[in-house]
Amino acid sequence: MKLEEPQALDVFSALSQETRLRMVRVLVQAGPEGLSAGAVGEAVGASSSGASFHLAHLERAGLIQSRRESRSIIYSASYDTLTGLIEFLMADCCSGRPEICAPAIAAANCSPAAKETSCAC
Amino acid sequence: MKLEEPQALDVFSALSQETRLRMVRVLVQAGPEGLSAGAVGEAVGASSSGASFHLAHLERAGLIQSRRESRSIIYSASYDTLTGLIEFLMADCCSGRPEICAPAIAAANCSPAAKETSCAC
DNA sequence: CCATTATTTCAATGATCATTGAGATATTGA
DNA sequence: TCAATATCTCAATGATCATTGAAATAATGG
Repeated sequence: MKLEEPQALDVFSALSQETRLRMVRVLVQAGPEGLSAGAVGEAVGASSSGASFHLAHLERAGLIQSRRESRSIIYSASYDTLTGLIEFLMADCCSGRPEICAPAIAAANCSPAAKETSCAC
Repeated sequence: MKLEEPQALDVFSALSQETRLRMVRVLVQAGPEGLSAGAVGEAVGASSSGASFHLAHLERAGLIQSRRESRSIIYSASYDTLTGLIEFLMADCCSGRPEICAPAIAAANCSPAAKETSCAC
């Protein structure tokens, strides 16, 4: 997904708060199945109203999405937005000097386990 | 460079401000040679005191570095920190599900020009 | 339908941060 | 050294934001 400056600012702003940054990382690691609001709140040490406030903030910024499942609301990371954010920040970094940005690409994730699979590491 | 949560928060906070986000992107694109404080300020439309304030903020966060060259102070992007930030945010994203994070890696930059060179796109 | 679980909304409070303009500091060429 | 250029410092102002706890809403199982 292509981000413009205003949305990129919203996303960085959303990520610049301890509770929200933890939430995003927990959801990135949880994968597409996601976690309930309560589970996310507990994982990051937030009150229920605090968790709700920050999850709503992250969803407004486009970093996560929600779906209802019975009594729970399940949140999951929006990988598209994360991808778009990295693209926005590193735009034209390579141009002319690939040796500079190459480490950034390699670092973009890639756990040891992932390197052994189809991950483009 | 490996980032811990407190520094990652500082970095995201620094990037969540219009003038500073523009400054970082200008410096990412400028490459290691960097730009003078005045040139950066002009590129992003900031006053001289405003440019100084925001550049100092970015340097404190570890996103840029400075060196004096005659009358000017030259700022350049700290690619290490940018790499570390992406690593921190996407940590363990791949684990078990490389197909999810692969797009994020591919997106991590890679201009059309870069794809034709040694860039690991 | 009722009690329970899960989550959200709301308003008040305190804390943090960008902006502005004037002045201070640093460096150089003449 | 003097004048000009480049950048930084500082304090005051206004705006934005997280936190808190109580109450409201939603959905389910019995």
